[in-house]
Amino acid sequence: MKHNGKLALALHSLGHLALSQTPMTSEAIAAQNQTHPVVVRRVLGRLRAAGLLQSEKGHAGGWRLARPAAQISVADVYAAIDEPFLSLQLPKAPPECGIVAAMQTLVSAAMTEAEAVLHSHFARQSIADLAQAMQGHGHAAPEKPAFLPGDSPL
Amino acid sequence: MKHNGKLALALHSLGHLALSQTPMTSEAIAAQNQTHPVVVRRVLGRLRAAGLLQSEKGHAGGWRLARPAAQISVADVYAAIDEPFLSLQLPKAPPECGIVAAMQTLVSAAMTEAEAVLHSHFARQSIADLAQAMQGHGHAAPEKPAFLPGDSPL
DNA sequence: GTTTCATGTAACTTTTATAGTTACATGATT
DNA sequence: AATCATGTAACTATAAAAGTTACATGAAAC
Repeated sequence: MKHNGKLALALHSLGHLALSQTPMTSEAIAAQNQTHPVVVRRVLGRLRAAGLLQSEKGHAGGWRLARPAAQISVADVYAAIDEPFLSLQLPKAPPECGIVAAMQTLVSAAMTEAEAVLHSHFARQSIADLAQAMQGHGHAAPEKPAFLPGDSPL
Repeated sequence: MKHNGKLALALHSLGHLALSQTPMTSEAIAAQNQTHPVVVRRVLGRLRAAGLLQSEKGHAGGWRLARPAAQISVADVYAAIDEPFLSLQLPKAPPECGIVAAMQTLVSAAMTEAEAVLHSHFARQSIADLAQAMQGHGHAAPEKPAFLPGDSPL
């Protein structure tokens, strides 16, 4: 599967922007993410379109949060990226076949619910939470409790 | 995102195999799925390795279920395919950064739980359930099937 | 035993999605 | 005006999935 790094890039950038007093340039952000400034502009451009970020040209320009980090949830970012991250393909065989139709129903329902689970996880964490993980001690902060831990069979 | 059609191919094939009295060839299955016989062998080969299917060479050879369709769950098939269907990429940025570490924790937990939801959906449906969807209404009753003249009563 | 049928698999090609890059326009600050 | 930074289109590169070719293996039919 061809992986998709847009969410990771977006969250990492937002986390650093939350900690920065001044705007950050695409070039600085690209360096932190080991990628290219144009890629940064493409991804952050979606967040700007969603009202999460603002950008300025010229001297002292760059990117900054459009509202406080505590008021930007990871789910907001996930929605702003607006890409399907689940790669289960629905069949190309003719849906007149009852098997195909039944499969479509099943897979669609499962994917919808899986997306809902992702969303509910992401809705509980804000960019401020991610940024705090860096200021705290420089390492991973546990996720906010949302579900009972340890009951995932996968 | 690069879509992945292996699960759809596998489920559709198994559904028809559940209804067939005789083995089906890769060529016949490929025609039903509008794909190539070698692709069918690649995908069904994984199901054989997982003990869900058996294959025979030569005349009257082909594929058949290794056990009754009611005893093969969609989750069994999903597990046999054994591919990651969630394309959220964990960051390539150095994990010494606390933001990256926190993000990894969050995304991993969310993906794990999303996978669990898929699994629980798929565990509730068997291949027999899918096949029933065809016999119930759906499509042409067990008349002469499309793939071979004469002796293949599906 | 040879022909035919079908799977098994490696190797290659094609397709497509993501990421990376180049080039240039636009606007803001100095 | 010069510089800095974003905005975007167009192109290239990489990687994953599917499609295809080629050939080996084994089983049944003749």
